Amino acid sequence: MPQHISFEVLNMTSSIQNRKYATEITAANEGERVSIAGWVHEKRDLGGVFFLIVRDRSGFAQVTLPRKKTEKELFERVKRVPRESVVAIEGEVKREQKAPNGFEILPSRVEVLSEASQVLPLDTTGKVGAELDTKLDARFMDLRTEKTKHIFVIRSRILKAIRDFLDVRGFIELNTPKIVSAATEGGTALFPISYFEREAFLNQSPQLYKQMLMASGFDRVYEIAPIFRAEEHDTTKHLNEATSIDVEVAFEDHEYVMTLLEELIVFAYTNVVDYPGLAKLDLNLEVPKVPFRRITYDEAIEQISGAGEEIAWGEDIGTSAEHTLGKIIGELYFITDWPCAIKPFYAQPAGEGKDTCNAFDLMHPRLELSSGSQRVHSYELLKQQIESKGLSADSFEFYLDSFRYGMPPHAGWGLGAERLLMCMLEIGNIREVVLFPRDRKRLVP
RNA sequence: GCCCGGGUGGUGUAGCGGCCUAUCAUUGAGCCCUGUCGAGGCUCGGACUCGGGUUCAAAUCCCGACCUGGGCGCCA
Repeated sequence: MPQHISFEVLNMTSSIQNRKYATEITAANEGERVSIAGWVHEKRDLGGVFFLIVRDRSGFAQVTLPRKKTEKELFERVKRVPRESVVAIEGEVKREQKAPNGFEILPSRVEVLSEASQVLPLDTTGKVGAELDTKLDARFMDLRTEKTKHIFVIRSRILKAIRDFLDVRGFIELNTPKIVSAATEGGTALFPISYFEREAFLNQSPQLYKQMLMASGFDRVYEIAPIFRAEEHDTTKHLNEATSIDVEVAFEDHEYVMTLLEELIVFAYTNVVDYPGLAKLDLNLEVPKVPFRRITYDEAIEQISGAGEEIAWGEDIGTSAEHTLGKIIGELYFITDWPCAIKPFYAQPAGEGKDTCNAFDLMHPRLELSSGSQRVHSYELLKQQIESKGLSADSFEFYLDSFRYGMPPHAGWGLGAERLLMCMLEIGNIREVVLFPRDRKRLVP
């Protein structure tokens, strides 16, 4: 128990602030005086020599204390630092073939910035596994493990790649409201919230808003933001809070946005394959080639039926049919020309005498990654389609209004960020790729 | 919501009516050891989700609750 609370932490020495990351140090720094700071990953006491493996964001550094050459007090103190405590080390770099990275640090000063309680909620070295539930309960510590850390670095790389990709193509990133007034299109359940004296909802999709922006003159927009769905499904691919990557483009059709989407996916993969940490994830990542295969809904039904699974024209493709088809195709593909009946009201019908629309889904063999379409831009048709789906045009007035004063033709899609990440990294459960996932049961942490 | 699994020390597991005073690994406490790299050797500590039932006897079988993994449904 501490006798008093000190302000030590505010007086961090400049050596800590000027510290190096573990991987910035090499044997070439021999003789230099360096500072590092991080977590006590492992301790190895061999009697006459003591090794402290310090982990930071970049990797590991070995701190070596030979008993006879180390001041007794320092030696004893270091020996007693609990694993996962935060320490700052100052010392001299020594070239050493027997050390993990060809060098070690002979410390002159060891500062314990924060002592870790024992026993730890999970093992950070990877010797003993932990179940997903255990990992999520102690996520802050799970993030100290190599595999989990890399998942989130890769997630960041993917999102940056996507922003870069869209930015150079003239897109503007905008943000639409997450608190909305009314249940939008029926279907998906919404989370009701209390909004002053009224009831409001968390938005399930930026769809209506990004379309309204097409009437603004911003003809190429995107948004990367959370969406909320109150579905009670409990699966490995659903979340109640997810990240949606939404794109909408004016003066273009579904074909254009499909090409944009496949090129964007390839660009994201390209920015992940050269990430060094990928090696820790034990998978063989290959960049897909464009164009992705395109099959029509009709062909999809045929293939699924051919594989012995009964599915009638006009039915949605269920989970098992999706898997059957995924196995047959075996790579990323589009399903195009969907029946109007199973696509939302804003999907543009293909034309006279056809009961299909200009909508598509981007599929990974495991699951759906994205869906999009050319949108209806005619006020009259849109209103008619809303009503024919059994919805009330009145509750869509704010949306429909934007179609009355000059709405260009447009198209777009929404892509699930977590689904892309889990498929790319071959991770079984979508919760693994979310820091603090929200599902039917989990609201904490 | 339906259908299958599973809940055993901090973590990951074995055991599936009596051989259980419950296995193994790892973690923790401690001792030995001058070069570890999943270090090694020894000692100690630590668990059968909860409630009810069957039985001479329950971690083990049955019922219920809770938690949990998966398949499906549902899901713009």
